[in-house]
Amino acid sequence: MAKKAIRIKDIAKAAGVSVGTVDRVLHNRGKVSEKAKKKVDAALQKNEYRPNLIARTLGSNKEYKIVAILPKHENDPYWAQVYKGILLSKHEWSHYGASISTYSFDLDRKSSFEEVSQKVLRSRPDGILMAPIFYNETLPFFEVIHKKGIPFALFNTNIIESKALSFIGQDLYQSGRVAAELLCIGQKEPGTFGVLHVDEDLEDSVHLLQKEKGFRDYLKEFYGDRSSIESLNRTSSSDFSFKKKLATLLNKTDLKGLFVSSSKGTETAASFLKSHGKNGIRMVGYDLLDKNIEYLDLGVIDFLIHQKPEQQAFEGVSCLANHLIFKKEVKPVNLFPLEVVTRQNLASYLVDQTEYHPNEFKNIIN
Amino acid sequence: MAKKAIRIKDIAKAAGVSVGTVDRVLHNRGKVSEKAKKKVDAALQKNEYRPNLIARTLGSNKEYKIVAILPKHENDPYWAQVYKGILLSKHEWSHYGASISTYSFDLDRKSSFEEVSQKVLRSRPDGILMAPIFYNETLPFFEVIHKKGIPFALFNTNIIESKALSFIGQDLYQSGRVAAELLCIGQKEPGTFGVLHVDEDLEDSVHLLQKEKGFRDYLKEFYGDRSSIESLNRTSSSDFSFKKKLATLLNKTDLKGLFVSSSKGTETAASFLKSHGKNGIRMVGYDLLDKNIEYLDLGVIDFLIHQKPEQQAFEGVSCLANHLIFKKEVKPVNLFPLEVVTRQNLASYLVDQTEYHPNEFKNIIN
DNA sequence: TTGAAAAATGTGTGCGCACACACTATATTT
DNA sequence: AAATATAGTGTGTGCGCACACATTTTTCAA
Repeated sequence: MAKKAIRIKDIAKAAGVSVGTVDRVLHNRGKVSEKAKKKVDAALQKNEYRPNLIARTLGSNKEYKIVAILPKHENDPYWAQVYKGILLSKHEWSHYGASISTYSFDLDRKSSFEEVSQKVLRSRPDGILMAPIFYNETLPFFEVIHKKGIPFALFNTNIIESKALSFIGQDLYQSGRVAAELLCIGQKEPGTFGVLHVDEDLEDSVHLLQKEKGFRDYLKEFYGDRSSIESLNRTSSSDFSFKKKLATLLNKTDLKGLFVSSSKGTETAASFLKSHGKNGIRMVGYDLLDKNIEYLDLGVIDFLIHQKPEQQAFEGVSCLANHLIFKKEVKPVNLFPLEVVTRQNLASYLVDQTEYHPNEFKNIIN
Repeated sequence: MAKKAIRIKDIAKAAGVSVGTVDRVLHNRGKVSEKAKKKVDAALQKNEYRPNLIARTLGSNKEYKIVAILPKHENDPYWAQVYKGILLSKHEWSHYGASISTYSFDLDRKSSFEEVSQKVLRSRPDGILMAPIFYNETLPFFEVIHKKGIPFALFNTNIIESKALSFIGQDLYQSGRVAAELLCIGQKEPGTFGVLHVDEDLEDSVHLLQKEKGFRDYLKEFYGDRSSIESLNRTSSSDFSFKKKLATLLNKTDLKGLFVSSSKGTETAASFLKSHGKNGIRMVGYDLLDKNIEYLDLGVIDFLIHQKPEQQAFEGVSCLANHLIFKKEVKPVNLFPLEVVTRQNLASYLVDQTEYHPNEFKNIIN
């Protein structure tokens, strides 16, 4: 009935050799004669051999050290979610030959990233997962680990020239387009739109610029040149000129909507709007942070684009683990859908999030 | 460094018994003295024993027969997606002791469901996955398999009184609310809204009624009694009165939006709208069927709520497999998020869909 | 108090694989 | 031709667990 799965033993019999030879062919290690290799390859082909990954991990009990490099997650709800994903994956993979450890750096101090990266190198990891927040600072680090042959995966932000094993995240340009689309629904008349970047060093933050680009492009397509866009950038929490500009923007009568480019910024902007009694303005932000959920419920925020930080981190670890342990070929790019959260579908996301269970076999080709 | 995972052997040593006794306690089979059980339980607790699921599947090489009961997927894009999920899961689990076979019935002929269910029983399955389309017809079947002790999982539609092992799907009431919300965005003035049910036997279709209920409730909350809702139900493709009523509805000047309750209906309604040149009316439908995607792109459809039929089916099989093979406790209800698809985030969903890779460890408690 | 039945516990094997090791056939050197 | 190197091959063990089976201990009736 259900044909049994083909084992190495079956291949050996079919090829008229021993399991040892098949093993050598499969992992091309040791010496194998041309003749034997051909026979084995033929048998593998013919029987469509697919290794039993479960038995594979049992057999070899290597320990792979995976390291995740993140911004500090204390007092930071976004990176706390990321960290939660890391913890989950730690739990998940602990049995199966992967140990995951986290190294944190300080978002305010670029030098701390370099310190941490040195520490990581000294720990001799087998794989590295990281969010390349500081574009300029991470590039040389990529060089080093690439030379050392340590596979690494990126999430959150993609850096194409990094030679990473895999990127896990979203299409940020398209994310900006989605934001613009959401602000335009049912608003045929053009007007002014605001883009807010909060507490980020814009020059070093490719990801935010990509979002803004997508946002602008969509508006242009939708309204032509008839709408104006004001981009504000808060450099620090004590940036008074930002506050003033924002207040001016909010008083414009033709203000159609606001787009905040980051999850933390969303919270900041929403609290500002609320305290200024400006609940009528449509607003799009990022992520299901507690505060953001609150403002969404209150009607201050209208849409949240869900970046799934927790899942990204989890997939990142899984990607490395699959590569190292199962020797699976992984997808070079793993794009998450751009999920739109509203007041009405919010609850369905929260259920899913708390009971989130990860996917061992994602990020794999075939 | 990384503390090794606790094995049964370790527990046995800690409790001062043999692995056999620990095994008996773990699976409560065979006889174990009170004293021994207490010692083992204490050791399990203290060492936080977690079985190595991988080794577990290797050890016992039982074959579990899982059966999926579905409407025929030929010439039906929705059920074709479901079937794709089944195939994926088949591939995924084939190595690990589960064989999945599909039995199809005819959506137009309720008696064919009963025929198929008889066939299924005769095949003596270890687990059953099904979409309870015909409410009244499935109830007695649930009775039978429940008595026989065959675990079964539902997807697509939940029937709470069914005593199913698990339900995989969405909150359909909330789904209707999301649809209404999407139609209301930026439309402060009340008007007329249409609800379209296409080609379904409404009396037997709890799922569609739940959606309509949610839809109506939201509109009431949003507009009070100032908006009117017209619910149309097409009973067959040759239902002319439906066409006439729909045409009348579309000509109403205060028509604000249309909500189609099923994925296939979405396609039908969209094609009707297009051929009548009514592109300006906001419309919400279901699922990423090829035709629906086309109409979304064209601007005829504005939003699709993604029911993830493929993933639902896959999770359904995984749920049963986890229950049978790994003896894991599975979640009684596994609600998917109500994902909103627009023109701008559509692409990000299509990527994810084609490369969809399933989650072995979802649907599990802890 | 003996002995069979029942209860409780221990032991051994195999799952499919990786990997170390032992072994054989052939080639190369002396 | 013997000694040695080396290419090529086969065998055996263990991973953590389930499960069948063997063994010991206890119970209780005759």
